[in-house]
Amino acid sequence: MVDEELCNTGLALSIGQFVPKRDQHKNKHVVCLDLTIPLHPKQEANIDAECRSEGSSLKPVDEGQTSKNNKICGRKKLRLSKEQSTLLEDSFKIHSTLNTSLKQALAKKLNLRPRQVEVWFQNRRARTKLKQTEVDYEFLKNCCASLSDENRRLKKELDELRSLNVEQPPLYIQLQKAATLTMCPSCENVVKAGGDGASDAAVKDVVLHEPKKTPSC
DNA sequence: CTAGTCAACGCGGTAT
DNA sequence: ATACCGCGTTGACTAG
Repeated sequence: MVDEELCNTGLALSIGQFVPKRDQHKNKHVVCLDLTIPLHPKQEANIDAECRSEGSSLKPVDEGQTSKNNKICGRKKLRLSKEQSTLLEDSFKIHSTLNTSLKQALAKKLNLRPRQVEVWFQNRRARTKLKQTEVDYEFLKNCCASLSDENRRLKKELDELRSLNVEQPPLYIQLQKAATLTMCPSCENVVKAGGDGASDAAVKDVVLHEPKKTPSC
C-alpha cells in the first residue's frame, strides 16, 4: 500500500489502489508512480469488507483512518467533524478565499491535508453561490408575478376606458393629428417633425431650448 | 429504491 | 511554471 510520505517524496507504488489523477495532472501536489496491479475478485471482496467495517464507523472523522480507507478502497466519503466544520466556517466568514499560509495553518490545525482545506473552500463558495442564485431566482419570480398583475390591471383599465368612450378617438390618434414628435438624436430633446399649424403652440412648450447647429435640429 | 448532500476529482482559464 | 479558482461531475453515504 502507498505510504503518504513516500507519495510526497515523489515515489509511491500502489497495488490495486486508487491514485488521484489530479496528482498526475498539471497541479501536482504529489507525484505518485501508479503501478497498479489489478486484484483478484476475491481479494477485492476482502478489502471491500474491510472498508465497510471500518467505513461504517467513519463519523467522528479520524484523518489517519480515513486516509487509510482511501488508500484501500479508492475514493471514500469523508465526513468532517463538527469542530472541523465550525473552524472552517469561521474562517470562511472572515475570508472566503484562501492564501497559502492560511491554508497551511488551517490544515495543520484541523489535521487535514492542505488540499482538503482548499477543496472545502471551493465547495463552500459554490454552495454560497448556489444559495444566492436561488434567492435571486425567487426575487425575479416575484417581480415577474407583480408585473404580470400590473399588466392585467392596466389592460382591464384600458378596456373599461374604451367601453366608456367609444365615440371619442383615442388620445394617441388626436396627438398624431396635432403633430409628429420625434427625439432629436444629438440633443435628446423632443422636436416637431410634422403636423398642422394649429398645434405649433403646443410644440413650442415641449422644445424650450435653442436648438444646436446639427443636421437633426 | 431514490433523491439529496458533500468531499473529491478533472479540466480549462487566469494571474503572477 | 506554478498556484489558484470556477464549474461540472463522480461516488460514498444517508434519510425518507
